[in-house]
Amino acid sequence: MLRKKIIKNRKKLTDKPKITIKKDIVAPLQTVKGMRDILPEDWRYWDFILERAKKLCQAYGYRQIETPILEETSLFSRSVGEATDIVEKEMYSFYSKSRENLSLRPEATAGIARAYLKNGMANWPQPVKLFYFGAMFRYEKPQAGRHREFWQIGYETLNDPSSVLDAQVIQLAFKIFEKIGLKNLTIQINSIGCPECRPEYQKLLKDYYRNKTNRICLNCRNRFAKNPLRLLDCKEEKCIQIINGAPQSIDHLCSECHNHFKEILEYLDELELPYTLNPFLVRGLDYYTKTVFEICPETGPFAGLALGGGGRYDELIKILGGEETPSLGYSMGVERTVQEMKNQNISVPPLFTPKVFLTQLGESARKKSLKIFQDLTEANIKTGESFGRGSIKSQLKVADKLGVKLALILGQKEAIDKVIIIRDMKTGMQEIVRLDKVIDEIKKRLKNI
RNA sequence: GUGGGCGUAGCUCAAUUGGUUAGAGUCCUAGGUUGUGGUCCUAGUUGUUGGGGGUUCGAGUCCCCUCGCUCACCCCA
Repeated sequence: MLRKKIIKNRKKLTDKPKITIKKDIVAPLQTVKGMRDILPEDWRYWDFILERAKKLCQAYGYRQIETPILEETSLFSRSVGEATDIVEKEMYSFYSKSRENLSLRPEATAGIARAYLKNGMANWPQPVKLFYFGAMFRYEKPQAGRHREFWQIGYETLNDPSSVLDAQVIQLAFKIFEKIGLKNLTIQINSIGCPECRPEYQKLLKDYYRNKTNRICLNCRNRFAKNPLRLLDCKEEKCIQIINGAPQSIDHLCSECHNHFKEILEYLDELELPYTLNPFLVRGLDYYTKTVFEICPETGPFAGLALGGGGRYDELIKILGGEETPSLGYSMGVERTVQEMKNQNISVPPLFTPKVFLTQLGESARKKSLKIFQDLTEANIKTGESFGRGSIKSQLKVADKLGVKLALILGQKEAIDKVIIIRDMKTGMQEIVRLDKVIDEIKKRLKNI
């Protein structure tokens, strides 16, 4: 039955070389909601960003790591926090065939913290500095700058409590955007304290809200009970008024957190980085302590939307069962950064721009052209081709579209005589050269153009 | 999860407001005498009008459901 089908399909293919999609044969052509193809045109941007980010990360001492996309669900619920939106409603969780409770990673830090413990990185020279690039998954409603599969570039500095590293992490984050060419960015920063001082502050906050619960939104009433820090994040008119009068975490830090934060700001001043103190920045991941920060455009369609964010998580590795390992990290959204580049009209070069195009006519010429193409490529000459085409006309058309400087023409006659025609695409001048001299000749000409 | 806008060819859009066989530009492919690109000319391919149901003699057009896209909220990168 199946075989018959295959033969039938094959027959169809030979009858009709044109590619058409029969909707009744090929089932789903749509991507899953919130997922999308990243096409070559966009990859120009991705490559541009990746290349620069990677170089900078390496220059700042970070080494690349890739952790699994799938982890045990409990890793995320324990580290990101049971009561966070991410864990509560945004994870792609399911049971495997052997009844393991697994989740697609909604963020990268938890996996890296796990990797730190699993691979005994505590025995490496400290701090351990790692960077990554990969897809994250969150089951959210897609909108501008937000997809269910989204890519992040990020880095983590594990096991160092010094404030100078907080500043360096921010410095690098800003530097990456700068190197990509983005302008008008600002850093929002806050400190949300540590287990020493935060409970006290939370108590103050709750005391402040206690007689106001009837004046806040439904969401906030929930937050009041479950996650009081997030009260500060609300954007509802009536809640904002209350937030403005609320006690602020930076006024109630313990002396250690206070000094830590003060030092960071001094470093940032020294670096002349544009930051704004935002006492209402709390971020939705429970593992953060002390420093939290975000980087956003000041103007344009993404004004106020974080292109990247991070902070310190001194307790995380302890929560996962390790020793006290004060750490911090940052991650940036690739899609958002690409979009912001477009918003700011930053153009990027095409990934591949051949300088030379090899055309061939006739069977024996075509046979030789594969080898010639290989020789050209090995000599680092960027070469285009369209071997599937027969006529010289259509091949030169392609050459023209690619914008090459020179076209090489190898016909039957040339193949026999062991020569090739070099055509200057601008002037139309042609010259016949010996095949064994062609590489030198091309190099010479490309230099002169 | 809640609310708004939108789904017609790969892309950008038409279709006299319910009336024959759904068109145009662009893109792509091939040709314009047998071996030479850009401009120009000619020809060709492409659609279950997102899907399903209903009203009607008749639906791309009206109604219902559904899916998707998109924007905002929530939250985050």
